[in-house]
Amino acid sequence: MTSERTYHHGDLRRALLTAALDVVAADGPDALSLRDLARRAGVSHAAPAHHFKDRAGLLTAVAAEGYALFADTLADAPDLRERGVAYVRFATRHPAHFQVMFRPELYRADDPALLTAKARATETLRAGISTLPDAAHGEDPRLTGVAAWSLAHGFATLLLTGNLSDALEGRAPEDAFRALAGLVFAPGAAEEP
Amino acid sequence: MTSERTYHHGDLRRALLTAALDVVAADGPDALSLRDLARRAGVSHAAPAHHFKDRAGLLTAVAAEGYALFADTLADAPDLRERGVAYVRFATRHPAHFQVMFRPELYRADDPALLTAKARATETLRAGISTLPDAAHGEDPRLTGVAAWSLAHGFATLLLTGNLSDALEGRAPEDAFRALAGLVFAPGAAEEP
DNA sequence: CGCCGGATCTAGCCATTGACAAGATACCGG
DNA sequence: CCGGTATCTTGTCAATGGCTAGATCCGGCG
Repeated sequence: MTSERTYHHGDLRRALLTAALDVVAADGPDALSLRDLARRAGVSHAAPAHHFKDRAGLLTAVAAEGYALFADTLADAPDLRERGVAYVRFATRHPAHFQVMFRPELYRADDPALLTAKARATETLRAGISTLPDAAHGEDPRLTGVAAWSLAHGFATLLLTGNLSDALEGRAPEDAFRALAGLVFAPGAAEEP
Repeated sequence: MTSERTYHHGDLRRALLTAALDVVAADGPDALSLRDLARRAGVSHAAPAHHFKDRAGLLTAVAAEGYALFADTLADAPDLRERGVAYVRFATRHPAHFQVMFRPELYRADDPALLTAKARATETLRAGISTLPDAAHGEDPRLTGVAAWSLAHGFATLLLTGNLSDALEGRAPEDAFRALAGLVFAPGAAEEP
């Protein structure tokens, strides 16, 4: 057991982060209260400050962890389409990370650790474009990148905000996105039997 | 002048809404404080409660107004592509409305007025799909709709979170999206001279 | 004209929160 | 064994949302 009841918690930082992820996944980042996290961890209301300085500090840590996880996840996908599917899957499996990552006003976007993780994720995303057959590149590959990113991000966002629940009709989001991506990026060619 | 300094404000409701839009556009919905709005309007800290009940009530009004405006804007666009452009334009011109609309945890999503406005917007969006040439419909037109929606929504969202600033290189967002949409939905055919 | 009821706004209060400061306690290296 | 530092606690303050009770204004009706 990691928390017996000593003066020192053992791994308060991790405990607070985990509790924060729970809260955010359940009720969104706005519902997150440092004092509530402290209560959950069984420490005093000022204990979190020592590890994260303030609310923004905690959320910076969440975002940084999210970007790192994100980069790992994306790197595992073979081609652009599966990378999009991984994007959507990440959003559904790690909704707390995802939500915080894309609300920069919540954290310190200039944090070094966060910037490194984010750069890695961005690079992975960019690399995915090159897996497209040359014909599918527009004149401007950068624009193609933005298109792919927008498609995946929009789908994930709409999904998390509950705007797709009726359109999907119980279908697994990832499968729906796979079909949708094929529809858009490889018209009439990439449908699997 | 609409506010001379009487006991009754004249149009406090509108004044509060307008002030709220300013704050949200500048610093996001989290920065919004009922007491601050009251101060801006020169009324007591409890005055807003009479018009909006509570914070969620005020944001419900913002979202409802947003969906109504949104439906009007989308209806003016001739085809699907321009409807997407209008989607992006709406996000840039009415960032406060847009942000609130797509954060349902901030307001009462079952509000009748809001539901009507939202239904109208959704219907307008759905109708846009039928302007596509038949060939572009996938087997499942509903999936095509989700694809179009995701593309526009993702682009708008990434834009507002500052994630596209470098990829666009000073280009006007609407133009960038127009090019991008042509690239995706009418491959090689719809490029304008 | 007078007055009454409802709409609008004010004043006061309480619990909760984030942030800060000062002090207590536990752990670690020498 | 001892001093220093990291970790945690206690106490405090201003700001906020939300509630209740009361003041003020407006319009209609006798």
